[in-house]
Amino acid sequence: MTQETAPPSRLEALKVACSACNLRELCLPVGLSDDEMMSLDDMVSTRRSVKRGESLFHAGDPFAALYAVRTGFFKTVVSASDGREQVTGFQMAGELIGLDGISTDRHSCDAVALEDSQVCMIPYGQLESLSREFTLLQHQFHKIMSREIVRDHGVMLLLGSMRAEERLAAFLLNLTQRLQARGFSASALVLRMTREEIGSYLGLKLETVSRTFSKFQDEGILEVKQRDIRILDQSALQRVVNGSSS
Amino acid sequence: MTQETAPPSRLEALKVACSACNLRELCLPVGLSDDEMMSLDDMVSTRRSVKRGESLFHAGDPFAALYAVRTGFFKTVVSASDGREQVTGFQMAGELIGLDGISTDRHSCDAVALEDSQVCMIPYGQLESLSREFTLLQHQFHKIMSREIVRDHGVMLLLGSMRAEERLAAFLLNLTQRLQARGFSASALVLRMTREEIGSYLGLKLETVSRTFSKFQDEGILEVKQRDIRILDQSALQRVVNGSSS
DNA sequence: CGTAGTCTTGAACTGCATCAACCAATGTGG
DNA sequence: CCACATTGGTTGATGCAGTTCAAGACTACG
Repeated sequence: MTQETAPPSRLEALKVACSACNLRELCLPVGLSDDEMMSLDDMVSTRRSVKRGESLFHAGDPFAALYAVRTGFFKTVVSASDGREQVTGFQMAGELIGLDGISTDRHSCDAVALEDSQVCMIPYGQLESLSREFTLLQHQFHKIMSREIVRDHGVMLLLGSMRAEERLAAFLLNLTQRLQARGFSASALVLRMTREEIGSYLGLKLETVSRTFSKFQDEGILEVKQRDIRILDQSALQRVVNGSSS
Repeated sequence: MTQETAPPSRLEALKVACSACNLRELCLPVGLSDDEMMSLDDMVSTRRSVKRGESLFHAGDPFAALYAVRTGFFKTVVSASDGREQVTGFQMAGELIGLDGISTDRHSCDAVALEDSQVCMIPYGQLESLSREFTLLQHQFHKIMSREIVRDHGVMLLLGSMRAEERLAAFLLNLTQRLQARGFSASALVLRMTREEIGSYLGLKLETVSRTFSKFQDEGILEVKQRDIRILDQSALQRVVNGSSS
């Protein structure tokens, strides 16, 4: 079903300076010196546009680069041999995609744009050599990988021991937190993904996600209009996450 | 409940040469030259013993080093604020523990020995500087982190979309695979963890784990005697994993 | 040899899945 | 601009996989 090898996304040789990017404090360049930043600018010279629904890469593709989301929104999906799929994450501006590829030199998941998006290409070989030169860059890169591991462990906790309401509440709080770090409102958000994609990520069926949204709305915690969500009672959401049941 | 900060494990200044370790092809030193191996030997100079039930580190402890399992068996556990726990992994000889700590300079999980164990301490600062010097070591380290991310994504798939039997079958196949890579039998194994710990890892209750073991035994797939497991029909296990139901 | 930890098994319950119908929003071609 | 199709979302009714509660058995270890 996903057999086309060359995603029809445009490659742009435009200069994309990390040093001038407003995401630099959320992305790979955190805390770098001017000197280091200039070398980064040289390395991250390629931008790529990915239209909604298209893939940045597929599982099995050779791994050559990491991608930093510049604009837009992605999901990553792993598939079992029998076709079952699991959304393993949603990525927004400033977040890195493709770390899975390092282990076997091939990607192990699909990265799909949930809206028209742009990414900055970070050629992996160059990142390794540059991070041999710059201690801070090396350390920042390691932190990003480690953070992904910690995040994954949190998702395991969620999938392994939380109930539907707790999962959805945790998901919403996590989203708003990341959006807030990017200057968006803490209380209003537009979901970029379908109920089914949320369900896949949270280990629930789309009907359960929908019902839980409705329940939160009935309880006055949320206002839900399709993908427009308004959080009316953040602390109630927090209480739901902290096992209000058991 | 886990408040003691200094785990009562012995520190040993014994020389532990990676170059002479029979785990070197499974551990950090994969593929290093003699030169590089010698530098590793200098770095990994401390061994530590951890008795069964004791912790290598706790969540919240400052992060200073990674640990390579030399002998024995560990589990890593994350805890939610309300006390819920999730086993995020089981580590055996040659596997690295502590990667979670890099992201915030503090550990985010507990690492507990499931039997009397020994680990090699890898001071993290030294690992970073050494991997600036040796390309192969750097790449190997990155591969190990990436492999952990890929593994975690596999667990998410398991937790998010597999049924109890499929989870346990996948767990057993994964264990035997790793044991086989260490020269153990592919068909006989001794579980180092309780049903409850398996359940926590797989997002199931211990009773469900126990029942599923019994079911596999009734079906002639396994022979189960407490923690001694004999796999009678490996391909049947494989079939269970590949969604024999849906 | 007794006590605590672990494991097994049964019976009843429940949270979520499944199946299915319907509704709303968006897009398309005439 | 309207008829129609498509995709995504909501809601209800029913079923079941896995949980919960409970009792007993096995094992290990002082």
